[in-house]
Amino acid sequence: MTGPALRDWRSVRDEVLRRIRAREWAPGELIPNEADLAVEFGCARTTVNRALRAVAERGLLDRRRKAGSRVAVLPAATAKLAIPVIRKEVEALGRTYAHRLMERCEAAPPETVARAMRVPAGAGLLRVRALHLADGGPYAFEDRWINTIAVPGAADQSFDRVSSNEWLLENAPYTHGEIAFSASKASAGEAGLIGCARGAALFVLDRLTWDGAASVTKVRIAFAPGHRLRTVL
Amino acid sequence: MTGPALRDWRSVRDEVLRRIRAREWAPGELIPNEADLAVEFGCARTTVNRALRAVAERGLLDRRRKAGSRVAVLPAATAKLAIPVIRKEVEALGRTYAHRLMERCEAAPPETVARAMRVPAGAGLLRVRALHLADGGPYAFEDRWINTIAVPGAADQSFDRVSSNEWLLENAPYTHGEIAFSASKASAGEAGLIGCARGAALFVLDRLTWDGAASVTKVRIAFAPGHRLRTVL
DNA sequence: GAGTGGTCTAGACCACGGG
DNA sequence: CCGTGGTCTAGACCACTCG
Repeated sequence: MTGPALRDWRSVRDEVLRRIRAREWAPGELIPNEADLAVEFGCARTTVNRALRAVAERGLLDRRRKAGSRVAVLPAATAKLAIPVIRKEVEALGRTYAHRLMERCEAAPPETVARAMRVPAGAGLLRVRALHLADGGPYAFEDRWINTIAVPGAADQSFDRVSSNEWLLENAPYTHGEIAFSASKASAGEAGLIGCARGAALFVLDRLTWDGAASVTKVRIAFAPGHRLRTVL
Repeated sequence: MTGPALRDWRSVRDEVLRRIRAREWAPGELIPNEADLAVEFGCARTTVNRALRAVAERGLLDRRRKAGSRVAVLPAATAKLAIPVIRKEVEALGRTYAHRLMERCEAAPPETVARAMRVPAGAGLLRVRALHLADGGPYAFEDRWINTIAVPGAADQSFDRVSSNEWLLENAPYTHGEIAFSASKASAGEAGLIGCARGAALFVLDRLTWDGAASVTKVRIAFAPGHRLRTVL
């Protein structure tokens, strides 16, 4: 039963994954503890720990001190998303990027935006609306609010040459944030800008970022029809 | 300059994150190597390694042997998505789950599906279409193809009591897969099933999973209008 | 209380890849 | 070549939490 010693943590991980898939360790079942596995595999417990941690990160194992490690039942599929700056995204497709600033003004945000960003209702925020282009055609439309208190430098930026999307990433660090994806019908305005039919189904990304307790920026990016966000499992 | 010794890898990680955000280590710049940082922080190199690995996983550091670790320029935002079984997703919202099987038949898939799943053009696949309900109302519509060669047990399942979504996760292990998200207009049929207007913007998930070289299942899940996929940064 | 995972350490060897 | 990150080891202590 004990095969040749597994040399590295990836081998151990793969063997663990194999046992889970093969039902040698069934869903909901407790697996041997790290120390025992280390003996069986002929490696240090540290190595087993690293392997099991990796499997747990994929959601296939539930680990708890004292309780041990259990094979997950109905594990959620996990995928790691990487959301680059739009310019990079377009260039990665082998297309030429450009962007066009549509609007840049100081304004009081609607109440929903003020509440989400936790700024006073009458606060003056910077609003930027811009179109991102790929090979000269519309790629995505960005509608953004910037908290100029948290990002004072933004007030001096025209966002003409460098998009707000890119400028903020370089100049407005954030500690955490939230992202939501959804589908939305193109409004008349969006249809005109993006160059699609009114009512077309648009893939939309909403992002709100924070620097500690202060909101940095809130943006809605509507992609041209046909856009897909891909990832691997 | 050297503060109190940092005890654990999280402290080291946080200090590294702080220096990057504070521009003490500027984008594109080489940071000190692990051994030097270990001396500075007063901990073992292993601990520094663990911390830097975590930062690199967030995309904020590019690490290469011999070349060292560089602060990333324009780091892509990274988010970890967890996509549970639909029943769990609904129940997590505090709603009551149910599902209704609409169709279950053996059929030859369209050429695009056969090609994507890498099965012969005339192969008989199992097609399942089902509606997922939350509190009795439409939640999502699932249109699925199952490779009965890779998942022989599926032929005996009615998918009546347990949805194919859930049955496959329990009984058809996969090694890897692909997911894509997009937006799509509701067709007449989808509108009728989901109970929305024809042409409504639907959030769509497409997933294709593999067990080694054999495709397992290909599914398109169209969510009722208003659905949002959320995650944190 | 006691078993289990979480982590730290010091030292070592190795693989990669830049110069 | 040789510096850097990647990893393994053996041993140790700790934190959590179940019974």
